[in-house]
Amino acid sequence: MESADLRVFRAVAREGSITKAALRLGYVQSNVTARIRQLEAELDTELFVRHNRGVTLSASGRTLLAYADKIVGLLDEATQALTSSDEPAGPLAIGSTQTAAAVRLPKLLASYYESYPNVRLSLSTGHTQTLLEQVLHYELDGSFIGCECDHPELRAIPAFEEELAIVSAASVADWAEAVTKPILVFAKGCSYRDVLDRWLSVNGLTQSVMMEFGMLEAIVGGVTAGLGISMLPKSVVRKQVAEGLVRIHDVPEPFRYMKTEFVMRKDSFVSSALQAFIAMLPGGGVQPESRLSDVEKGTGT
DNA sequence: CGGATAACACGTCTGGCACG
DNA sequence: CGTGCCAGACGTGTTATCCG
Repeated sequence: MESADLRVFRAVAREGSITKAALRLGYVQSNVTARIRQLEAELDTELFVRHNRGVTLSASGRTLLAYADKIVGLLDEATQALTSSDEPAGPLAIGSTQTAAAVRLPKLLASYYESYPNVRLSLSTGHTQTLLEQVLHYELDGSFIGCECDHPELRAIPAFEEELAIVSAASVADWAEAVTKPILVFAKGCSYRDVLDRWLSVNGLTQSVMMEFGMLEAIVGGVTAGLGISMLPKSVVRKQVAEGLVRIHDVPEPFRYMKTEFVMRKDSFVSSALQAFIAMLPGGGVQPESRLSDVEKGTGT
């Protein structure tokens, strides 16, 4: 079993299709088929269940995927550790919630890119749960998430604090009127939605009409058009408030403030690019218990 | 449409051998 | 003993085609 085989296997598992995985990897379908067949023969087990619309992981495949993620992640980390220099360079994959990406990150990323032009920075957005999974699977070097993280394998560094508010169309007088409207939310797994769910539950508003949206812009647009209300950071709708398009209604503690944290794997090598990124976080990414040890900085044993 | 298979091309690895 | 050359084996990739 070679690491290249595991990379091919992971791609097929993620895509759910040999053809799509081949396209993504830059191989032809037959080659990927052969690699998977070879892996299956070597392990004497079927890793995928074949059907006429692609493939799905078998139980054995799911077991192997967990190991493949770790093995490939460690190999990439080892490569990075050996090639990393003091001058930040190379790839840096960052994840973020849509709200942080829209409001907080543009300046930070621009400033980072200006300081370290040799770093190939990539930003992908998603919901907190998805982002956590991607960090755990070594797909992201780190990610901004909209909740306090206590996962044993992750280190969390406080990044920003957002003041949340109920956002409605400008014509809505107060929050009592606001909560009679449909509620526009992200899909489950979004931290803002979790706060909103708890807030609604505390206020006995469990029967509210929920409309799920995939994009922040769609929610803000829907609120502006009077379709419904939502719970969002004030910073996200600052412009719309100034233009008189929406009205914000304060929410009480403990729902009012939400921390955005930057999370990364505890056991991962911290490249110079990532180290520089952390240093650029508000407060320099340093908190009493989050200083990086020598080991984590890759300078220890 | 997506996966499997056969046939083939090409590059790399490996073992054997000769030579300095 | 180290080095260079060569032939065959092997691995990795392709195209073409078939099958469900």
